Amino acid sequence: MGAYPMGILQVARQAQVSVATVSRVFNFPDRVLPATRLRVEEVASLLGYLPNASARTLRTQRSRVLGVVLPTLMNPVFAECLEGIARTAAAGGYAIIPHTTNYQLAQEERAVSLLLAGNVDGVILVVSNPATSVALARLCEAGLPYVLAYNRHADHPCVSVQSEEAVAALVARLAGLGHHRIALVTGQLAASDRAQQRCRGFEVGMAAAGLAAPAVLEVDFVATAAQQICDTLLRQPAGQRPTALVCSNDLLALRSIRAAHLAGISVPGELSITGFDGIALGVDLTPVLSTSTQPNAEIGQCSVELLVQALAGGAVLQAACSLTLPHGWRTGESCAAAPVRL
Amino acid sequence: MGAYPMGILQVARQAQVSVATVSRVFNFPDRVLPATRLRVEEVASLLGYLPNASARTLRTQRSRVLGVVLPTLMNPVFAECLEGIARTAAAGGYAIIPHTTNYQLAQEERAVSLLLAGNVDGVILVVSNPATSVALARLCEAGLPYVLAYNRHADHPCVSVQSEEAVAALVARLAGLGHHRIALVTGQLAASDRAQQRCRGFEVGMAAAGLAAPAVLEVDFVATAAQQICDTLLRQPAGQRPTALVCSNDLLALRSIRAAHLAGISVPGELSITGFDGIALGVDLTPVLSTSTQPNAEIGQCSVELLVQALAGGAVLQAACSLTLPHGWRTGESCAAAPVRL
DNA sequence: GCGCACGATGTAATCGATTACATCACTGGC
DNA sequence: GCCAGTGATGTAATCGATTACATCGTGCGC
Repeated sequence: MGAYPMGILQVARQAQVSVATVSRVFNFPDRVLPATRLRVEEVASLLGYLPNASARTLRTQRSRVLGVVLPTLMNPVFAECLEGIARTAAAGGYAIIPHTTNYQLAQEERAVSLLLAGNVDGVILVVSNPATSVALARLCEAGLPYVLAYNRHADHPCVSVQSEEAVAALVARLAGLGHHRIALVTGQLAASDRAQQRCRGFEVGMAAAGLAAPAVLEVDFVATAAQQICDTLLRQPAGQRPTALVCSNDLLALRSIRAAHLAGISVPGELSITGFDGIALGVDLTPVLSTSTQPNAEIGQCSVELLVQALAGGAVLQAACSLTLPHGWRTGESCAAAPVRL
Repeated sequence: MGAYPMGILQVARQAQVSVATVSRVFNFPDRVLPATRLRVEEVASLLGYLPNASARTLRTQRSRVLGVVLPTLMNPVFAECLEGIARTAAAGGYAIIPHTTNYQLAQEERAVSLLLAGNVDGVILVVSNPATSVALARLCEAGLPYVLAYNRHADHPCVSVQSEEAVAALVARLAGLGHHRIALVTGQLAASDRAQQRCRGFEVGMAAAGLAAPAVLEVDFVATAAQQICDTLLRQPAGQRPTALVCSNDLLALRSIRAAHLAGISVPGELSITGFDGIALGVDLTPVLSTSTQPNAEIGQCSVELLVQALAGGAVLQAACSLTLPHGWRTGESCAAAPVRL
């Protein structure tokens, strides 16, 4: 298998045909006589020949590679999404090149630059905010097909869930359980359109339930949120502190549960806690996380499918192609009826 | 920026130099007159010129892309590792192409095939078992540089921790806490060399502590392990069931905690539970996971560094290049002294 | 003042595929 | 029997970079 100078030419020679025929065997098998095809295929597999991807890409101007830009893999939401992307891309004959941005705009731009220079056929990205993202603008300008995942914006093709509605519904559910004092725990609002949408959903939900001006706690995303939550929300007498926490994502919900534990407050007995994202791990926890679920892997899958379709069909991806996937609700153990004694 | 036919030729024309000079400006800036260089750089950035990666790869036979093969991103261990790989690769000017195998041998092979055909410069992989992996054999045969991550094998370059020793130490720690009846909870032993090493570490540790023939519970990896653990280990009277569970990984530890909860057994009061992996999430949980930690991101980082060094230096990667990173211990809340009443 | 070395730049071959176009052999219709 | 049409295959241009080698001045030593 010492494939020293292994190219289409070697196969052609060995099989006594021209390079064109070898190429056709691989690309249009039905345009070559069955006998010839068999001979070529035999020689090819014998020599361990694999068409050189770069040469093919150079000639055809299609790399069959998709770029992926997402904040981090330390949050299972994006790991799950990438898993979906990877699976679907592989099934469709595409490879992927992922870049993580760690929620930093500069890295978003860098990632897009690298992908632009890397001959990818299309890009799937999660940006901080589509309305202001420079990286996204560069991508548009370059004319490369792309799909936003999780982000929602009227002018771009997106695959996402209606976070706003989902959170509003979640608040209604809590209100239905008798909760009146409900607080929102969120990451930095400026850093993400998702956080903003979920916050809006919270406000809408609270207003609809006729509840008091909602408390919003914006925590540092990276730092130890648990302590902040504990200090700010839970160090109040039982009659004043919230009876339910709406957390903007599952990671924050975990930390909130921890905060409650540190404060000696029982979950869900004295305090209900809900998450958002539906990470798979949530069902293995104790208490099982009560959360508004998104189909994370499916979001990745649909993003790839959209992109691949567009690439195959030559159609341009527009905002009209956007997909809104259904969100769900996981009845866990971190959420219960409000304590009877106010 | 309508870069319709954007190539080195356009830049050369516009800057009134030859293509060779443009190429040199990008590859050997000091071999061209500063004045010329400036002019070319200006034109290039004005035209938004980016050298075509495929053409470069075709000519130089180096793609600056690394392949990555790992079981799944649904397990945070590998997500964290991939994060480390992605970060380090990007810093070193490399892109990565990840493939997930879902622990299936056929997919391992498929992934390697795809990477082989995809012109990657090297591969980082986590295989089920280096001793028997067909995928690994194909890779060796092809002569492509590679590094195994997590796996340990005398004949291959690996980046890993001494799992066996780590688990043995962990058992010693439990014994020191007064535990006598200790059981191992593991995934399918046949499916992974890591599981086997950890199991061996368990046996060694138990023997060293002079404890009874150890109970080993091998659970289905995918299915709901919690129920199995509950049924098998915890449905025994308090005087007979284990007082400590050594779980082969953190995900199993989570499920064991859940199992204990389902069985009405308190952790760590009646039952201590330890994990293995040190996933970042562990510290946000309640109880904080007591676990033997591996530097997951660093394992990824070192794998990339090893590979990149070898690629740069032209040196061949041998088993002798293997790196053993230090494991650690996280004192969490899921592990405590054995209950006094036997 | 001559020639040589050296540094900057240009010319053209090359990497390994795809594919438009040319060629060739056959078939069938008239 | 001839010619058009068809299908299999070959020839050679092409994608966009890198780079060995050629060229052209310039400055320096003697």
